[in-house]
Amino acid sequence: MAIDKNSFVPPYYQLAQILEHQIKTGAYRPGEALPSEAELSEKYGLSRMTVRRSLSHLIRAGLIRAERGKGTFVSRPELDRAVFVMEEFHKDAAARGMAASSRLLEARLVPAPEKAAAMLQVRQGTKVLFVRRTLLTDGEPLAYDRKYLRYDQGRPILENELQYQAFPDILEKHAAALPMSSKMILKVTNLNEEEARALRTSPGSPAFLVEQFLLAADNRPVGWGWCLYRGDRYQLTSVTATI
Amino acid sequence: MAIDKNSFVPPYYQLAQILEHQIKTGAYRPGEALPSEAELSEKYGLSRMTVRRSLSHLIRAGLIRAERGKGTFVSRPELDRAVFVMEEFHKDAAARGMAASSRLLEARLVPAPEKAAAMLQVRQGTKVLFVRRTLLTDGEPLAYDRKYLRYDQGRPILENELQYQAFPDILEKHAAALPMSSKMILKVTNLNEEEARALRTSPGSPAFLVEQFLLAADNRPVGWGWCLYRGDRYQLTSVTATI
DNA sequence: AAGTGGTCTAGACCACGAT
DNA sequence: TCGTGGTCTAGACCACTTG
Repeated sequence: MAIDKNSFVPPYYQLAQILEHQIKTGAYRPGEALPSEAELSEKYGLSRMTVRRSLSHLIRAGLIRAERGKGTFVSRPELDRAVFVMEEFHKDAAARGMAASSRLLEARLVPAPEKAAAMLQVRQGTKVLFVRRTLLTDGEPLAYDRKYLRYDQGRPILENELQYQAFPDILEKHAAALPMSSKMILKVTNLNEEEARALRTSPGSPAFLVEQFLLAADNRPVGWGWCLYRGDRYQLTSVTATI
Repeated sequence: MAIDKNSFVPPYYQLAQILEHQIKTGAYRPGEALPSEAELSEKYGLSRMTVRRSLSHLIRAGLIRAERGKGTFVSRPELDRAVFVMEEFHKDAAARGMAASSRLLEARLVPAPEKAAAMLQVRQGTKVLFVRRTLLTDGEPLAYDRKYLRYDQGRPILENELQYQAFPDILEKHAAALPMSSKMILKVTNLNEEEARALRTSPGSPAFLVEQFLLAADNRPVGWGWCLYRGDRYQLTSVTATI
């Protein structure tokens, strides 16, 4: 196996593929050392920097690990480790070839209830924006989303916006501070009466519960909410690291 | 802000931090272009390769994106996207400061039932290894795991091994083909009577269901199983991309 | 044609581990 | 001391976008 310098595939990527193949077919077994960077450089006629680039890819993919002063070793596959990616709703639906839409159920200023006030770090009773909506794929409810947002007074929200615009765009215009990052917690729950009605399914049926914390650039809380995904219509698939 | 070449923090990382800070504080806003690589190289007294290394980090973290011939631009934060990592059971428990243990309920050769035979691509009735066990943290059941594995005849399994050894080690010794990768599907369900008994909780209570497919190097199926995590004792937290 | 990012090189110095 | 990976440089050529 050699590097084809006339290929459209860059040499660093060719070498990464060669090594990946050799590892996957057992030419190098878990725990074993790969040839040193200098040896690979010599063998494949590439500069050490290019060899290192190939190795970086395999390291990021979790196939190998480098130890300074010792060498580069094949990792043991972590079979019981998995990475799940929850994509943004519209993007996810599009990827599955479904028509995504959302329905606004409620959007109004309310005095912050105790829990929301604590989460948003505002005094209880402070006016905050409360939004309820359902997310639908192919016209059928998939998720039921509820959020509290710190609200910038003086810029009224038009219902139209909430109905038709992407959520981030609305935040950009109306939130007190721009959310820059989001933290989520994934739990599981059984739907109560109200939630089941919103999702047009039966009470007690299992659902994913995604609690979301929206943070501003200074890490102060901007929004807090929770979104329920119907268990019979939603699942996550583990992603495989790619070289 | 400048690079301190005497610092223990390497220059490429210092520059990545500088740029990250500027982006997060709004010096460069979403959609805007960063200075070109040549300009950054000039401004910070670093070679272009080193500047590129800093930028690669920010690209991987999703903060910026590069467009050939055009420039490097600040990305819009993807607030509704999340990445959840399910760690290997023992590692996860250790990270949470809990004592992990597992209890073998059953491990025997059985004629493959229809579903398992299809999943393992063997003829129905072929002898396969069936394993049932519970995973416990601090002595309390957290998960209930059931697996079918293609079995290599002639190497008897000692119950001791299943009880006390890490699962991958057992596979390594006794499976027909070594699993090299794993694919998982994360669902949600309500526990039936048997499952609730195994998890010492009540039937109907919500749980995560993780279906697992173990694959050999040639991508042929080696194992298939499903693991239930008690909803009241397990949740996943989104991870943040780091530079 | 000029500017941008994408790739590659041949060398250098460093920190660390084994001997 | 020697071999290992970790970092950095100053240049080069390329493909692509824009004017």
